[in-house]
Amino acid sequence: MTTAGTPGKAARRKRSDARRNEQALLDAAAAVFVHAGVDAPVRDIATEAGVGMGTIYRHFPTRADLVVAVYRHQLDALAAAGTAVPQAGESPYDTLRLWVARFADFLVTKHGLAGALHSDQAGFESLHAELIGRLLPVCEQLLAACAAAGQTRDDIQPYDLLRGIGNLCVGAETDPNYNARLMIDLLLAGLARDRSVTPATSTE
Amino acid sequence: MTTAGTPGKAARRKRSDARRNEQALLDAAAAVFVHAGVDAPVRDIATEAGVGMGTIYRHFPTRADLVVAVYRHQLDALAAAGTAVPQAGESPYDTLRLWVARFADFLVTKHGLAGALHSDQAGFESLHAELIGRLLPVCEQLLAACAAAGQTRDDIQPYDLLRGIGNLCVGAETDPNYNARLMIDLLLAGLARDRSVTPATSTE
Amino acid sequence: MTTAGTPGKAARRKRSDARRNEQALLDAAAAVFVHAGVDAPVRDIATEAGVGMGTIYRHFPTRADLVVAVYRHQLDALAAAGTAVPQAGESPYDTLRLWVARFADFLVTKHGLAGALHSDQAGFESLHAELIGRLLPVCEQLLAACAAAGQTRDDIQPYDLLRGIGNLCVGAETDPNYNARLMIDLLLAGLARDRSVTPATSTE
Amino acid sequence: MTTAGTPGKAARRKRSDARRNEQALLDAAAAVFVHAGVDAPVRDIATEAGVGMGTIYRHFPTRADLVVAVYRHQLDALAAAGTAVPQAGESPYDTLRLWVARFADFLVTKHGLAGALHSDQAGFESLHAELIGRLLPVCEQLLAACAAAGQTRDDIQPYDLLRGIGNLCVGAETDPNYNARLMIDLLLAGLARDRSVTPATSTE
DNA sequence: GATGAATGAGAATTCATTCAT
DNA sequence: GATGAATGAATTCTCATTCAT
Repeated sequence: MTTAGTPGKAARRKRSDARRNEQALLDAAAAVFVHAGVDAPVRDIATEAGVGMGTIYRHFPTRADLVVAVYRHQLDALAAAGTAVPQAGESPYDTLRLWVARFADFLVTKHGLAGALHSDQAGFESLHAELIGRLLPVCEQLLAACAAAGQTRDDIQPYDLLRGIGNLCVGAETDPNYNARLMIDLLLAGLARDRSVTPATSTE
Repeated sequence: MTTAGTPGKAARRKRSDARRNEQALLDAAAAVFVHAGVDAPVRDIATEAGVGMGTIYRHFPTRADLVVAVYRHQLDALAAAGTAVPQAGESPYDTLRLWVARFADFLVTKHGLAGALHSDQAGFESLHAELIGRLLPVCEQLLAACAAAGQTRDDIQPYDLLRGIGNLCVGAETDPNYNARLMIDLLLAGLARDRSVTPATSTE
Repeated sequence: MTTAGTPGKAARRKRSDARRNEQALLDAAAAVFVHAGVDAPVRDIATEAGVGMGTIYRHFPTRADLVVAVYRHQLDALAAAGTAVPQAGESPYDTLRLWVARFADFLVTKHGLAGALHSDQAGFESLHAELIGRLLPVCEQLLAACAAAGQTRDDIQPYDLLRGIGNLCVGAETDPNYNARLMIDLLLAGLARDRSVTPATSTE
Repeated sequence: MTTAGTPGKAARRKRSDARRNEQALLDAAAAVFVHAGVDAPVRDIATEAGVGMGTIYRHFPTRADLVVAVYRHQLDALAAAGTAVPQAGESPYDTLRLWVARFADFLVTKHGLAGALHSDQAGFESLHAELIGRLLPVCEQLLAACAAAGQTRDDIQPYDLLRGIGNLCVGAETDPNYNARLMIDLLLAGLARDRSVTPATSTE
């Protein structure tokens, strides 16, 4: 299947081919992750993408690389959302709440991501690191603003908050009896200095 | 450990041997669970206990049986603690807080238990069920008392609370940067109707 | 449970105890063989008999010993039946047919016996040998009488016949679509020198 | 066996490699089946073929798939032989006899096939089904022709005959004292309506 | 003698990862 | 670069058999 006769054209096309392939891979992986979780068999992903397994390994040497890549776009969007200029009349606490809700949405809709993130299975550290690296600064900034405005306690580490929220999302999609968002509301309410700032919580 | 000096009791020895072995198994399993999580290879547990693999299967036909057995004592104690008569001058909310702290201690000291509990891996349902079956009534009662005393919101499901607390414990032992107990404090604070009831939180 | 105080009585009783035990074992094994075939787990037989597994091994060092023992009585009866004085007016061929029918009954009613007999699984040789040792002389005699009377071919080895009949019984109990006795009829009809001797065959 | 001299065909090589491997697997399986029966350990077959165990599972997801594959060619040939136009001057009974002889050859040369076929071990149903599915129609047709020509009894089920013949082959290869073909002759002779049609039987 | 707990070899099966083509 | 066949370690589970009590 190697078109050995036209090396010039083939060489130039390779670049875009590879890129297209990579995107197909990401899409396929995302799709499989939904059904089978982030630790789905590599072969399944390859099959879904219609490529060989070797191709996956070429593009993503470790599974974590793939997972990270799959979610990088959304991670970027999430980070951007946290640093955007808040709506007029939005308090820092409101902003924090809104961002946390987005964060929770992100985790909950990725079947098994929250779990994988917090498992100590080898290969997920870099995923964890990536996620923290991207989101911690955002969380920190939002939290600092709240504290500066006197709306929240000022003795909470952003990392704790991020991880706590993340943890609360574990099983949110799987267990129909568990209302993760309500628990997040509780956590955020507990974070507030003044009870009056917390709105009526969603009871789903 | 062989009590070679008392041959007279030989007749009753076999039974006790088996029992001792079972205990050794439980201890070994607990130990291995710390290193490798509750889904450690059966063989590792057998090796740690110094017995053959068949012995494990004899005592605990399924892995869940083993895990449940490992933690049943502590589960019993936990359930009992929640129904004990509170100290004089202890408010319902105080009682809830104390019990939750014990619950958290239980989960946190059992490496991987919290994670396994919330994974959807086959074979852990019964563990999950056992834990819920034992603790949910307790949690429900404590929560009802708090709500009746007007100290907490009355629209929170005991299951959500139990699961939320459980989730917050995930990774508490592994990740030195994560202060699960502080997050639990936040959650409980958010649960309180009146900020004044919440004591100064432990900062670990 | 050892009645250490009365050694004299115990010693005398042992003999009959052991014998009774052996019979219980045989009965239990026979019962289990019906459900689970002759290669049922040893433990199942022990449980059925209400004894420990060690007891089985004491009485029957190999599984074949047990199987042989289980069927020895019936084997004896079968051998005896073949050498009994025939009914008045019964031709040698009739006698052969009747005996073969008994033989088939024996095999067919012992779930899996026919199969085990002809498998080359280690441990069944002695069973095979026992069966052949007991039945071959009988078969030989019956066959010789037939041949002498000119009712059957005289070039057939008793062993072939015995084994052929045995083989035809494989699966007779399991497979409802297979009519082993009809095939045996065919085989015996083929053995006859004169078609007129063969009666109308049973179509079950 | 590496055709190192023809690099030009390298592009098409992979496919053929796999095919060659599959053939090696079939050969190896056939060889192992001879020694150890069709339920030989998977690993043994892999070792014999000089491949990893995974390779077997790739090609043949279940053991039955492998067994069926091993014998499909011969099964096909057998089925074809039964439906071929008979030689001139060959009576229907002759044709049946010839085909049965081929069938017996097939079973006898595949050590353990006959046994496995008639065992009720799980996983052999599909093998049994395959064989019956292929051969029953052929047998039925041959038998009907014989009956129509008045050469054989017309009250025999093809399935009984097929199974009976198959059973008679059990152990034919293993037991040097057992002359399965002679017993088959007897069975077929018994099937015949008229003794005169049966030729002098082979005494091996 | 009896017991049944313990043993551990053996078999099946799954997948991450490599590498010849 | 892509492919997917091959690999084989890892894991689970089952019993026949032994042996301390």
